[in-house]
Amino acid sequence: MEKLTINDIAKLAGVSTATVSNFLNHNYGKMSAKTRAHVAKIITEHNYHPNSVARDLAKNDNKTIGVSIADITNPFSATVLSGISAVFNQAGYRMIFTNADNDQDTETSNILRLQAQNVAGIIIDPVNPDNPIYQTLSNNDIVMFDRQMETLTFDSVATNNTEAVEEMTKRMMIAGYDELYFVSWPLEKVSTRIKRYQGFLRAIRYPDGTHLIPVPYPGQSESLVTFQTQIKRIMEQRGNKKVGFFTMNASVFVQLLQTMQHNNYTYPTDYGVATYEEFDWMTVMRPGISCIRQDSRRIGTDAAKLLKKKLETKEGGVPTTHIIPTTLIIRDSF
Amino acid sequence: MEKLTINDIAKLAGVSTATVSNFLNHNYGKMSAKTRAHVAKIITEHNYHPNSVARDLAKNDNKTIGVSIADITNPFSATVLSGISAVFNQAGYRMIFTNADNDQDTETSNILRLQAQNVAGIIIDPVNPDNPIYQTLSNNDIVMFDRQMETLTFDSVATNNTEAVEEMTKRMMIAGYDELYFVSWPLEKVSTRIKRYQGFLRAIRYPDGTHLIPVPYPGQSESLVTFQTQIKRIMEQRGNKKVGFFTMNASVFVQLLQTMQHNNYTYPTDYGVATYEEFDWMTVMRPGISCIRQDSRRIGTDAAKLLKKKLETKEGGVPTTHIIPTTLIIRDSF
DNA sequence: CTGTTAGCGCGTTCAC
DNA sequence: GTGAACGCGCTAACAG
Repeated sequence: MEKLTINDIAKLAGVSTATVSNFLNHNYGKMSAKTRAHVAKIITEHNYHPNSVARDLAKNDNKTIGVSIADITNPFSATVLSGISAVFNQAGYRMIFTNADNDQDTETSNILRLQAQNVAGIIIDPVNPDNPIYQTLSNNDIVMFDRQMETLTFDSVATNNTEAVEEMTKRMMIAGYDELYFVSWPLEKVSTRIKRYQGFLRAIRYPDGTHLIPVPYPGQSESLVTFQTQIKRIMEQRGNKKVGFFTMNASVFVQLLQTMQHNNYTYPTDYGVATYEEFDWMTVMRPGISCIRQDSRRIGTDAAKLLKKKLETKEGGVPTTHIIPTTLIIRDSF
Repeated sequence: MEKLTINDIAKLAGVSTATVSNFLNHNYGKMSAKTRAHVAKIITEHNYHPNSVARDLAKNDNKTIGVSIADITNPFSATVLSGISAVFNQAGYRMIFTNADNDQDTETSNILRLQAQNVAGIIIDPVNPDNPIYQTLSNNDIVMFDRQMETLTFDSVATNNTEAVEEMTKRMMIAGYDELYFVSWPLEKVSTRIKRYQGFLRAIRYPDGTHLIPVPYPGQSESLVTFQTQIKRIMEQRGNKKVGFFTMNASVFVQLLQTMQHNNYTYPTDYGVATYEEFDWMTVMRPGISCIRQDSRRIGTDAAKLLKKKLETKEGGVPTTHIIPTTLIIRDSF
């Protein structure tokens, strides 16, 4: 791109690089009004912008942060990213972006690369909180969001998963449902899923596992069949009971609805449904979808502010979880 | 983060930094098999990774590219980004990410910052192709996608907008619609919108503007009313005519449906509809939505490969547009 | 008020 | 196999 350096400008202006540097750093006391104006003119004329990487170098500073996203294709993550990016741009940090495509090995190599690129800190949207790479990291320069590790090792930003689901489940119970199911991607050790499931169990005390329906990730068609037959059986055997489903995110919600439609069941007549996450398109589904709205953008801004603060104060401290509240949106799907 | 440098490794291994460097660069001819093995051991033992920024510095190379996204919240852009990121990671480039939140001034400052950060090249998803900042850029190190400038100044990657819409519009005509409308965010000078609109006009020769319905961007509620009354009037005055709508993207589609539902009109009975873009959730809308599917990921990978090639051959050449084909998905919405 | 110059951090490279 | 100069673009202490 642009090749102009502080040296070129100094020559063009007929002054020393020191003067140019002083000008750039607003040390106007060190030059005459005349040279000041002249340097200003040359700089704007040639559209010169100092190289910020070199500046970091000279100042022995580091304004680069890394971001590792599990899957940028997920609209939730994209919105979080917009929040992160807003905060860091504002603060004059540059942001190196990596995406793991939901693959743990890719994530590992992304994080290694971020380290090799000498970033000051990393924000992580973990693919799998068990990834051993995390054990090599320190809470001094890491913030996670959405999913956390089982034992809290890093500061994290997340929504009030348990409480929100508990509340929504209670609403469904009040609405007269006899049998409720929690539909989710495999819980594995993903805290987000586990916490949402715990909220479900808190509201309605089923034995663990009896009312948990796993859905495979997109693309794994074998186990999809298992899911579909499970749903079909529940519906066929429901008799006079009112059955309802809570889906742990929008993608799972779409999966459930596809299966239901395939078997010609419609909500809220044949079954009730509610979901975590809200998106635009839910407003045009009829009947309206009851859902849990989360402020994804704020998850991003909060995570970014948190990391920025840690880096500036150089204090990691005890890892804590920062909770962003959610809103229950009740429509007509149960 | 990690503090190990080539110096530390050299000391730990009891060799010179030169030897370590040679090892890292696979110049094994310059050391004995014994030291080679020993250095290898030390490096893996301490999990050392050379600082890639310093390496670029020393080699006077530059493996940093910048990305300027108009609005990462748009699922289309996010998918494109995943493609870009896959290609560049693979190739050992790091990627500085910026997001303009659909604001031209933010975009301008983002691009300026990318330049100041001394990136080798930039991929741009333009907010407004008229942004004067573009005039300061050269085709040698820029690739755009989705939207292009009026006069082609940079290599661009886009879908076959005109042909796809033309084809879909024809299908609607064949289905017996008497009156068709093209619903779109304001055309302004955004090529994507203009080209889609041209495809519409090619299929059905209305005088320019008579069947073009602008929708405001999300958040601009004043002009939303204008849109809503316009739709209402068309529906009320349609008499026995079959009217149909083509929406230029998914967001506009949702807007249209909201308005229709508000007035108790349902497709395909009261009106027909089709849209550019396909998303997951369209598969659960009933009746099914006819739409134009584009391979967003590939737009990203192609744009990235293109830029990479330009940078490596140092040849900009004549700006051309690279077209990615689309697929028509016909369901039951018209 | 302005210029000179030694770093900054970390790898590369070449003469020995 | 090594030592040490060198490079990037900028900053800042100091000399003049």
